Amino acid sequence: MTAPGKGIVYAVDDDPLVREVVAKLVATIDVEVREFASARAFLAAFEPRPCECLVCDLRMPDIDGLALQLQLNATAAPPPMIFLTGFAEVSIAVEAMRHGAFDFIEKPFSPHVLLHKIQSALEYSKAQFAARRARETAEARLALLTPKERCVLQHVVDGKSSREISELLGLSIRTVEHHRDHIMQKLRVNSAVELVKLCL
Amino acid sequence: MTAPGKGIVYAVDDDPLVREVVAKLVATIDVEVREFASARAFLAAFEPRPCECLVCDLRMPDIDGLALQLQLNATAAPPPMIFLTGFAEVSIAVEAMRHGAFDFIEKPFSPHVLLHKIQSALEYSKAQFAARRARETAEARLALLTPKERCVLQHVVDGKSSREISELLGLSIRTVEHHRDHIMQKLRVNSAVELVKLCL
DNA sequence: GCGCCGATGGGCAGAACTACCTACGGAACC
DNA sequence: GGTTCCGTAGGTAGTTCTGCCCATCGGCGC
Repeated sequence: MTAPGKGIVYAVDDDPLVREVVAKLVATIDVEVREFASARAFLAAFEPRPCECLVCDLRMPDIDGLALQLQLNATAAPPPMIFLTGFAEVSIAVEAMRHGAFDFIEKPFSPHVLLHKIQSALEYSKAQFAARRARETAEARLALLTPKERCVLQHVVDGKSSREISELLGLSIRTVEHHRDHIMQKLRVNSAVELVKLCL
Repeated sequence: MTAPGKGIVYAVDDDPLVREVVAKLVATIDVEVREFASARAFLAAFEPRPCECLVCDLRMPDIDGLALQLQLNATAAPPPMIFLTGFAEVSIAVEAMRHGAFDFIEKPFSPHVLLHKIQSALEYSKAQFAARRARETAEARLALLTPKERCVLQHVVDGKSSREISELLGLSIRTVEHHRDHIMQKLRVNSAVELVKLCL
């Protein structure tokens, strides 16, 4: 098992020399490193964690960096990716950036620069993880609501009063207030203000 | 004068041929185009509008595309920028993307692709303009608040009740309620919920 | 000094919200 | 047929918010 707060760097590259350089570099800080010779091998082993990042070659046989990025983006918790590239191709870089690449670094790279980018990426990963977990609990609560409750909630978040909502939906004020009660209980909040914050 | 809803494309390139190609392309849609032979000339003429974008060469004498981007980013309303580049340099592209470049297009480019990107950029510009104006009016209202009112507002947005705020600040409930009144009048809102939405 | 404004405090009335309780009809499920 | 859930609706009580009135005090500018 990995220590709770410890970060992990995944070094994905078909070139063992590059992996080794990355591994030795990461070993200088208190962060674990795991090497993978292919995107496929990495995907088989990958599971989301609070503090992790990829250092990944853009050009690889079979699944390349861009394809790996797309596959990871389709998962619930894509980790930040730092791409290594020896081939200066603007269109690929722009494409990867558009798909949320954390950073790019051209080979040959400065160890100091890469280390700095890794640390930023791990910080980012932690923040993302926390944000994602908050969003997930919020969505789990939201899923408990019935359609009618969701409808009332929408109007509440829009800033409408119970009276206005009752008129809009053709209900009695009492009914709207009941829905509000249930919403607040299910969402575990104590006021309309907290409701709004939960719903962004 | 320019018609209200009409977009403007600024073609900034030291090569007159490129400018002409862009101009002819843009002329096929209902969008005005203005040509500039240098970033300096463009900067002298530029003023923010609701629906505009730049098509700009990355490599130019004097002020290059990246420097122009930085100067525009320092203004209140930077327009979306589409960079033209004949030199495939990853680091520059990544840098420009990081600074919010709207898109990149490699020379030689397909007219159809550029036109599509221009239209996206103009849409984006419109949305940005609307968002910016909303933010500006919100900030103008917020500026009317006294320090104490801002403090109370912060707690209200945090979801605290008047009673809780009065205890936290060592004030009477009445005073807190007065502050709330003034805040809502100055911000022209009718409920705490709208207050929260105004403050993000 | 005088006037204005911000911060503080209070009163009061009405609206709105929150938190409990009850109830009934319909649909879905076992 | 009984149970459970949802939507509907009402009651009551207490709290909170909103709006409009008032006053005092201290600072700042004219």
